[in-house]
Amino acid sequence: MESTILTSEVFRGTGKRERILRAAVDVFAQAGYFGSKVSDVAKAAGVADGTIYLYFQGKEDLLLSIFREYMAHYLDQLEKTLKDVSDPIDQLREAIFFHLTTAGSDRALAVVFQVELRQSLKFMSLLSQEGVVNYLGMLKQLIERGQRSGVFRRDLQPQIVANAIFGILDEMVTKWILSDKDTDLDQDGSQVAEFILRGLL
Amino acid sequence: MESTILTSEVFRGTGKRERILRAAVDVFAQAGYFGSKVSDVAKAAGVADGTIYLYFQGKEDLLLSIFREYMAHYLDQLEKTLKDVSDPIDQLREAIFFHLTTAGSDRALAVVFQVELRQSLKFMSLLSQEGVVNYLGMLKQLIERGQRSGVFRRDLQPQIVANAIFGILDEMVTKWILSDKDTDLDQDGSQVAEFILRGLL
Amino acid sequence: MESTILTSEVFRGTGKRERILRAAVDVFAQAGYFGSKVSDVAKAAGVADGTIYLYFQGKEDLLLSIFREYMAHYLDQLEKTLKDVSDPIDQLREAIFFHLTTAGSDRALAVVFQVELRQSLKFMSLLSQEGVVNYLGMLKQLIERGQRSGVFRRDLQPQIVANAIFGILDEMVTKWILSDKDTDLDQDGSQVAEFILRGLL
Amino acid sequence: MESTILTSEVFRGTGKRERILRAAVDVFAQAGYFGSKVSDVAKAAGVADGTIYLYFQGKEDLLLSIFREYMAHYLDQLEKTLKDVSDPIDQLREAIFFHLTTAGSDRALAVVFQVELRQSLKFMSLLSQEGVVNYLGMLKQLIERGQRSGVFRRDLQPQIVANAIFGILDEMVTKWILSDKDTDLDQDGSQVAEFILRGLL
DNA sequence: CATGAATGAGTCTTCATTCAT
DNA sequence: TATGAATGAAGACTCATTCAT
Repeated sequence: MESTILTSEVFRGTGKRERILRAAVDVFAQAGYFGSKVSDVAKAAGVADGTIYLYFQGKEDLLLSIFREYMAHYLDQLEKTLKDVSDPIDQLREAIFFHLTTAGSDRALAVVFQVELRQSLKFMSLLSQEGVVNYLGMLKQLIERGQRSGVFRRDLQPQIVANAIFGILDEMVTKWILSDKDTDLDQDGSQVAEFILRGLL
Repeated sequence: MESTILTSEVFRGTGKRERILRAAVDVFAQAGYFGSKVSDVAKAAGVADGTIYLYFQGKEDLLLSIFREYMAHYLDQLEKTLKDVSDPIDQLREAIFFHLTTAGSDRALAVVFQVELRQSLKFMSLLSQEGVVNYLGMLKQLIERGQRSGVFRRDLQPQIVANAIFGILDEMVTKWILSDKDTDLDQDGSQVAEFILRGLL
Repeated sequence: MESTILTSEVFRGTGKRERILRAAVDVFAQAGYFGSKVSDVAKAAGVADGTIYLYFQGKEDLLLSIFREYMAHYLDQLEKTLKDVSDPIDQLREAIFFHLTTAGSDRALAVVFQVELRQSLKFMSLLSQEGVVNYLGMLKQLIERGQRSGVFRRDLQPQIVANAIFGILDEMVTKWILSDKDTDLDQDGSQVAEFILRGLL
Repeated sequence: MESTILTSEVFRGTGKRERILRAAVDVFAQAGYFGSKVSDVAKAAGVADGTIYLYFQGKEDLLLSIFREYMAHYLDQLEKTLKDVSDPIDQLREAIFFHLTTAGSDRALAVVFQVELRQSLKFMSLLSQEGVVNYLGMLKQLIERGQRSGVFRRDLQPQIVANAIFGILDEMVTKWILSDKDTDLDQDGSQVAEFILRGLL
């Protein structure tokens, strides 16, 4: 999810909005949401402080927008990726790798998603309702399809399994972020995929 | 992990320290760490603002102390619980239920652990190093023992599996916190335990 | 002093200047000078923000211009009105009613004159020197004429009486503005005229 | 209304509240309400910025408090003054002189009352309801008493006359404030008293 | 040990004004 | 003339922390 991936696709307009949003990702990842000043974001984006308020409601909206827009893009890409795969097992593998690869390709963005976006109950429930729910929904459907086709065992609730998978991946990304090492997120991926599939088969 | 569990065991001194810490848990859970004022905690604890600084370094130390002291107590209890069990499978089941039950028995504390303690990179890595590492270590050892005794499959790295389990449980608790419903955290627990064990056996 | 009264008479040019000025009256009356944004005035006038600066120096000039131009127009009209009357007593009555009627016919403008134009010492002295002085001068002359002709008592300084009359009328208008009721400003007028004339006869 | 008049009488507590309020009078009179920074008031009062918020809700409350507390004190003093006088004519004279003398003895305070307190409709109506109404009420009663006792003519509504008198005095004070000269407010007073009484007798 | 009045650094946001088009 | 996107200075207010009592 390099910043270059989202250009005219995700953002329209001057490109200034895009620049601000990307700057916010970098600044928030670096100093934390509460540790960042709006003027820091402005400086990083190369615009005046006031300009930010032409594109966003305020500091909070900046964080929210990061989530909404990058999440929408992520789900979009994931959907496309899964379309080309038919076997539920392969699909699950793809989804797992897509999650880890995406996170692994943009550390700053991952930091914002893993850490900064989880500031408060109010905030988290908002996100939980808005975006993650779609992601979990996709995973759930994937599992249901696998169960219907008899590839996955049927005695587990798809929702719970989807949550579990998300929890595993989420934790992995968090771990990776917190480790200074350049651990390869993908490598552990195959192990985890194995572990998850074992539980489902 | 009722607040009554930790009385003289965990805290020494006047009992005032204890009262402050518990008040901090409630206040932080209610309004969020950044949304809470030190004076709010003081008021909830029934002490003067300044008194808090006699027991803690400052606001941040308050949050850190919550983590450290409740975490230590948790690990203590978990260790005792696992001592009476010998079968790795049963041990894992116990550990899973202990995690969920503990969280489920003190919502405010769970909120602080799941949400408020994850404010910033700096903060999280601190925690990651200080406490979770021990928890993950226990899980890892549990799995290693199971692998050595041949009960668990040996082609998965214990560390990764431990992380995965933690991720699943963590996600479950977060989900539970975000849901207003009085869902039973334990119920899903057995499904998840099943799922996890399938992956390991 | 309907807004229609001042059209091409008072303002020249596109008519855009006029529209802006009238919009400023309405907006300032509604939200107060400091509570209004230049962009609000622009929106109300149906022009772009920048356009305002083609006709006025800035926000303050807008307020000042309202005063200057409406005041000039007011004095003009008053003069014409008094020309047709010869008896000082009738003249004073006319002046009183003209003051009250004018204010009563354009509430927004009255608000601006009674409230918004009295923002600061600097501002008020400016006005005091520029326009009110003329108004007071007219009243003073009116009184002097009355004294000279023996209709009014001569032991009162015309200037002070003029000020007093202005004070009474000003206070009445302010009261009227502050009352939500649709009190008739004119009705009290005759009582006040009576009171004033008694003081002078 | 020297600042020394109101010490322990009007303000209780540390005296810090009093200092802040007096500083606010001076600062607002000097630079205008909108032209003054809260920190200016703090500096003038010799306290930290934050201290102001221990005694007042905010900047606006500062202005409101000036009005409320000085007004209450004024009415108090006026009442005492009038108690010793029985003749309505003398009472009115006393009231007039009290008004002018009080204003004349504290220019800064007068500026705040005449200029700064009349910032907006919202503000003025608040004042109108809260304090001036009492003042006008006192004047009205004074006039009613005079009418009942047959000293004042009865064909004028006391309320309107009270307003008129207030208007005259208010205008005089404003004029005085706007003139840099050291005009004697009292001197014009006798003329005005004469004018007013003529209207009433 | 305890208090709580006092401090003052820190920041989001607004909005009058400009100027390239 | 007209536009409106962009600017950036300015300030009220909060709140963690201190310290005299």
